[in-house]
Order: sequence, then structure tokens, then C-alpha cells
Amino acid sequence: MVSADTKTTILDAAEELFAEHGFAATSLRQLTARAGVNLAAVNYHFGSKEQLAQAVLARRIEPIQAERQRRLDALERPATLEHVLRAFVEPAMRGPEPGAHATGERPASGFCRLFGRLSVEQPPFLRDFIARQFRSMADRFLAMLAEAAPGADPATLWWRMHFVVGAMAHTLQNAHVLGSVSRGRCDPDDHDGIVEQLIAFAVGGLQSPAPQEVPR
Amino acid sequence: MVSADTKTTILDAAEELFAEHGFAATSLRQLTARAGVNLAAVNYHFGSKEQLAQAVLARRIEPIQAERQRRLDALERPATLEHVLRAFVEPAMRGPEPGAHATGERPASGFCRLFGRLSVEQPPFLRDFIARQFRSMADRFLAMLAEAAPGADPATLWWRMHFVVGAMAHTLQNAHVLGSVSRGRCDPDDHDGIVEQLIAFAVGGLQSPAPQEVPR
DNA sequence: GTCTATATGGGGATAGAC
DNA sequence: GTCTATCCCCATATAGAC
Repeated sequence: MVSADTKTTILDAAEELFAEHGFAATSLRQLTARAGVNLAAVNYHFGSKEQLAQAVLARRIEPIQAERQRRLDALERPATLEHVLRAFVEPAMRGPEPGAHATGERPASGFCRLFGRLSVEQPPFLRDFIARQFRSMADRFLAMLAEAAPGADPATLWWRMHFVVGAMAHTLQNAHVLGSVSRGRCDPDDHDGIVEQLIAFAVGGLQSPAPQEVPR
Repeated sequence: MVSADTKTTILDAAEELFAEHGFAATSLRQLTARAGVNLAAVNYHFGSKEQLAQAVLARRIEPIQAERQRRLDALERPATLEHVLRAFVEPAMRGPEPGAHATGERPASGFCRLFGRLSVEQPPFLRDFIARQFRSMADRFLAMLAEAAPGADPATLWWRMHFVVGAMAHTLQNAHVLGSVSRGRCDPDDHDGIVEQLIAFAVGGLQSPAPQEVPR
């Protein structure tokens, strides 16, 4: 395929722009100009700007969730914390493994930022969509974490999983900032290295003793 | 004071709405309607919507940064990881300690979400402002972390501090979501408990062995 | 300082020719 | 499927009376 079809071209441009500027701050005029397609094409192909946003997300999230399911299915039991965390983090940060999926593409770099942004921005019309995607997965991960950390308090596990999501989302969106803030000591383009950093951090965080009750 | 002045009223409303919907998605009409002030008042008092956003941020961030400085100054040496992390996290999540600051107010609950959102949304015109605020503090924290974790690789410390920021920001903005996703096992309103959860997690993450080099 | 009224521009969406 | 032209609304910002 030398040139992608209009629909894909729009999705690619939307992914980049939503990631860069957010949903509300991106206009369809900008978007279609960058994509090199006509303004009316968005409404023709997707119906509305909101539906476009859902399509942008769905295209990337569905393979990630499928990959997570696959990885959980393949875990040796009892699961270890590190393996459970890898099953959660790697599909989002590296995209689905080559050869194991339908779309045939690894996520564009723009998608990393998009995913990070939408994890936190959560525009109202996407709340349900996101909640549905996440909820279907969260219980399963929680159960695996509980297996890997027997005796742990469920509330603590939920919080820690939440923290991992936050660390991951922030990294997906802002890794490049750390490159300059750290004066080059961190390389925002070393994706594999970043995954390893996050996994090591998350394993340590999950193994940490639970906070003690604070006496008053 | 029975009724706040217009400027403060606007700042309060802006804080809530920017936190809830983001900067781009909040209109001055909404904002002034909620504040019960005239539409033109924003431009009269702040000059523009962008300058209003800066004022909203500055009002909260400056006391937080001042409190962080104060806490770092007061640390016993050599510093422990937990104390350094508390000096970083608590001012942002609980506001400045009562009695130690000028504004006299603890952050409104809306501000927590705002702070979380802006940590990740980073509208272009706020980038510099945010970078300046953060950079002035980052080096000092890094040095204290290095003292508390002697021998640690600086890049690893930078990444881990970055992860803590992400976990904190995500929590400030989305703690309420976890309440429902966890089916009530996590209480998003127990602010002190959340801080303890985050500190315990962060200490564990920072103590974790650094990721090994991956042979190819 | 606060209001009304308005200037000016851009937004999403669509009708209808091709 | 793709285009042009346009509808209609809402945005920010300001002018000028009070």
C-alpha cells in the first residue's frame, strides 16, 4: 500500500493532534489540513468529532487489551509480580507483539502520548468507553496481583495498581520532558529501557510493606 | 469575610472548572456564570483567559513550592527516602501546613484535580511556567534522593522521581474513579490514607534494585 | 469596578454539486 | 467519496455607558 485510505489518514492525524494538544483544543480544520483531506471527510467517515475520538482510541486500545489477555492466559502459575506487571505494562508501552495481532502495525509514537493523555484527560463522552475497557481488565489483574502477593490487603493492591497506571501514563506522555529536566541523563527515546525502569520501580512499589495504621 | 471579592471568586470558579473539564473545554461564559460575576470581569481583572490560568496555578503552586523548600531545609541529615518523599508529596496532596503560609487556606478540593490535570495536560502557554516551577525544585530533590540512596544511578533516580510525580498526579485527578472501579474497597475521600499509600509505594519503588542491563 | 452590547473570528456540522 | 459553500452557534475580547 503506497498511500493509506482517507479513513486511516484521518485516524493517524487525529492521533497525533489529540495527543499533542488534547481533544478540545484540536479543531477539525487543523486536523483535516494536516491529514491532507477535505474538512467534510471527518463527518462523512466518522459522523462527528466525538465519534472520531472514539475510533482513534478503539483502534489502539483493543489490540492492547487483547494482548494483555493473551499474556495473562500464558502466565505460568503461580504468577510472579514481575510477570503480571509486564503483562500489564508492556502491551501499552510497546504495542502488541509483532505477528500476534490483526492491524499489523505497532503504535505510532504519537499514540503513546495520546494514551497517556486520555488516561488522565478523560473527556466526558469517553468516560464510559474508557471505564468499560478498563474495568473488564482490572478485576483480572487484581486477582493475579493477589495471587502474586498473597496476604496483601485488596485496597492496597488497588491503590498500587492505580499508581502504576499513573506512572505509566505520565511517562507515556511526558518522557520527553524528563530528557531536558534531567539534562540528558534520561533518554526519552530508549523505550525498552524505560519499560525496564518502570517495571523495576513497580515491582518494588508493590512489594513494599503496606502503610501502617496511623494512631491519632 | 462574608463574601470574597470578585477576583478571588473568579479564581475559585476557574480552579474548579479547569480541573473538571480542562482549560480548552472551559468557556469564560460558563466560568463567569458559575462565579456569579460579569463576563467582562475576567478580562478586566486578569487580561485574558490564559493569564487567568496562570494566576489560578500560581496561587496554589507557590505555597506548595515554598512548603517543599521549608521541609527540605528542616530535614535531618542524612535524609531518609521516606522523609524526602514526604517533603515532596505531602505539600502537594494536603496543601501547606496550617499556620505556615500566607494565603491562610488549604487548597479547595477542586485544586487537587487541577494540579493533577495540569501536571499532564501542560497547555503550551503554561509549559514555561510549569517547567520553571518544577526545575527549580527538581535538582534539589534529586540531590536529597541521592543522599538517601547512596550509590544509586542518577538516571534511575530521575526516572523514579518521574514515576512518583505520575502516580501522584494521576491520583490527585482520578482517585474518585478508583472508588467505583474497586467497588468501594478504596476510599477516595480518605486523603491522609491515600498519602500513606502513595508514600509506602514510592519508598518501595525507590528502594527497588535498578533494572539490569538487558543482553541482546 | 461593573455592566450591556457588540465586534470579530473560529468552531462543528451539513446541503448539494460533481 | 470528495468537494465547495454555507449555516448557525459560541468563543474571546473590547468599547463605552453607568
